[in-house]
Amino acid sequence: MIKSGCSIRDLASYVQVAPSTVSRVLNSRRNNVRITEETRKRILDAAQELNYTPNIHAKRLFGKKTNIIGLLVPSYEKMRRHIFEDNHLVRIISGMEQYFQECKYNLLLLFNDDDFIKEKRYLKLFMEKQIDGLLIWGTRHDEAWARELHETGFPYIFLTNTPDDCESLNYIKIDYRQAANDITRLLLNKGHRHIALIRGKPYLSITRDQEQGIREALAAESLTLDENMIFDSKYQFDDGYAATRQLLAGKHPVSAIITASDTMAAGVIAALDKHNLRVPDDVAVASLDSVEGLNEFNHLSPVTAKVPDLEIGGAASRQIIRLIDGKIERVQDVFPMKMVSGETA
Amino acid sequence: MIKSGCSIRDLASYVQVAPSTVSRVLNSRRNNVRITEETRKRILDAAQELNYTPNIHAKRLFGKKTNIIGLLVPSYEKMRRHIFEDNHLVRIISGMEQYFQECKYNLLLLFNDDDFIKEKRYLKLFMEKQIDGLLIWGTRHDEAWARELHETGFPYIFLTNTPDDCESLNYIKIDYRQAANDITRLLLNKGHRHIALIRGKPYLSITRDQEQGIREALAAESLTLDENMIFDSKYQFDDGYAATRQLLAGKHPVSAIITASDTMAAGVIAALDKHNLRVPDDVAVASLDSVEGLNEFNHLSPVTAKVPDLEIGGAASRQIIRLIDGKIERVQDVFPMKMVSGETA
DNA sequence: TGTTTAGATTTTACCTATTGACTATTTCCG
DNA sequence: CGGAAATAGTCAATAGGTAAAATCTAAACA
Repeated sequence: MIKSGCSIRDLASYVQVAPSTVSRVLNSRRNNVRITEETRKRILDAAQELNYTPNIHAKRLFGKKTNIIGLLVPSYEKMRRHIFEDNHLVRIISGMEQYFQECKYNLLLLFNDDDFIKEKRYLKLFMEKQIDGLLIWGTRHDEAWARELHETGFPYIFLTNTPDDCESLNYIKIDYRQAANDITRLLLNKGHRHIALIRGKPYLSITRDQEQGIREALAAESLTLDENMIFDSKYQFDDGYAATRQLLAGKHPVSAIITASDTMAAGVIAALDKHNLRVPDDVAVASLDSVEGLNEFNHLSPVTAKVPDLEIGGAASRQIIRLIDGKIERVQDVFPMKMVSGETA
Repeated sequence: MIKSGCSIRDLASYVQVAPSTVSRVLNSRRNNVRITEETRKRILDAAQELNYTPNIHAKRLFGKKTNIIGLLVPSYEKMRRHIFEDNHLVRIISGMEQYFQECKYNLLLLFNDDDFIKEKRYLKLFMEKQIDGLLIWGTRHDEAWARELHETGFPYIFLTNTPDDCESLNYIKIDYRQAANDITRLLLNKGHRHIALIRGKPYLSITRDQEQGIREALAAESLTLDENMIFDSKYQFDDGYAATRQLLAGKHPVSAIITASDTMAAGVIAALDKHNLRVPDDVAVASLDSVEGLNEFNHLSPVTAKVPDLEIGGAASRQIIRLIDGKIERVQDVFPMKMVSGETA
């Protein structure tokens, strides 16, 4: 059993100085405060020797920062319905890791079940000064809550998806409209004219953005999206599978299928396979929302737009700390997606 | 800007009692301490009214628990090489979520870069009383470190993979040997006699356990594993792809391929596809380490052993808290994997 | 030599909640 | 009616740090 360090007073009496002197040696930057080089050295040496570790709670009690950032993610119940997002989450966290390590910040995972918002637990975390800032990812948030959070003055950033009206809020998001547009143009350039869409949940702004991007690209070629070839989904394999079988059973010709997730793209491919159709020769498959670094589907689908998760995580870590330090007061970043034309296999 | 609560003194003077009385009302269990029902009510009401939130750091300064559990995971550099594990991580965390929520515990993510162990930062966390316990997942740990951690007396549990010699350590692990054995027996029952193995990193105990399970199953039928049909890998798509092409180019007949990860199974399937071989009719494909809940591969591969991530997460959350509370002093759980015979499509 | 003054450190107050020891009041019982 | 016991609550010490103000020392100056 390792003994649990000593207090600043123990250290001080060991070196025969006042506790405050120790505190100043250990905390003030070099030239801010005047201390003889000799005293400084004696204290630092003794700190080493006695294995002194300042009690972090005492520090925080004095109103210091906690150096902890909260990351609010959907609770399992919601997560389960968005399994395709899991890899995004780990990637985003990976993107944050480096900078947080450098700045000695830690990440506290918070699960956004309904109670979190109802009971205003985020406010509690804030008031208890448990975290210095809040990053919000993948949760569905009503505007009222966003507004309330905003008005607390507490540093926060919405990541990837935002409440609908987010003009004055802090966010880092992705240009889904542009990505969908790019993907569609790419398919059009390859000669595809019969394009089906298996979209995500229609109430999400992401879904609307994507659809808009597709329609704009089609409109540029004087084409429109055939309403019979639009399917709703819950991002799951089976949704892609079922929609594709329905498509193939119908009378409309299909040359390309755009899906809202990789998981669905796999379902589409499985269904095409059942019909002995080859990808991408017979039917092209595209995913609007791929996880970077996962390359299974590169070998199968021609076009994917990858979410720049690492960059988003990196930006999030840097920006939240700048918010906390008061160096900026608004974060509104938009990242482009990464296009991959997938013909690597 | 919401005002940041009031102190116990503010509340006390508002109700005209001593701060200690407030503390007693708010903390002591009912019959432990004697306070008139009337005073109690006045204090509780005022606490509501003034929105009193006790300063958590002051509490902790007094030696209370932090109600924070550290979860040590590989840092990105290592993670990138084990991308297939990402979904495991999220699932494990999901499994922890519910119980931690119930017990009001939070999860602090810690990244195990080399410095973490070298600088003994875990010890610092412990001594600074920042976390009450430590869960360790997916990191490569030498025995010396494990032993040192163990001797601090600090509550910890190794999850899924453990140091080689872990007799006296705390762990929750998976019976990979049995799972590999089951999978092999299943393939044998289906008549497969020419089984190839694309295994993981040979220095991991997991890999050895899996191989042992396979060999035992084969031995029961008086068969052996053909050394020419064993391949090493880094769990990636390309490893599965390359190994399969090599297999098919060789002279040995192959009727089933066992891989160490789903990602590789996908690579195997892609390679088989190139050779116009169908799964599972022409060649069966099995994965020794699947992510539960991801069902893309169910439609493609006949047999998978799924890691019971949710259960492991759940057990981890329950056991670490029991360790912390001193209700138990050793955790050595072994979970069976879940066999899925995959013929669902 | 007496007075400033800069430099180095200490003193003291404070941050907020907890808890063991203590006081004051009331009740009970012989 | 006096003393013991129960009741209701307060006081003061404590936890481990920080920082403003105070003090002490020695060099610098007139």
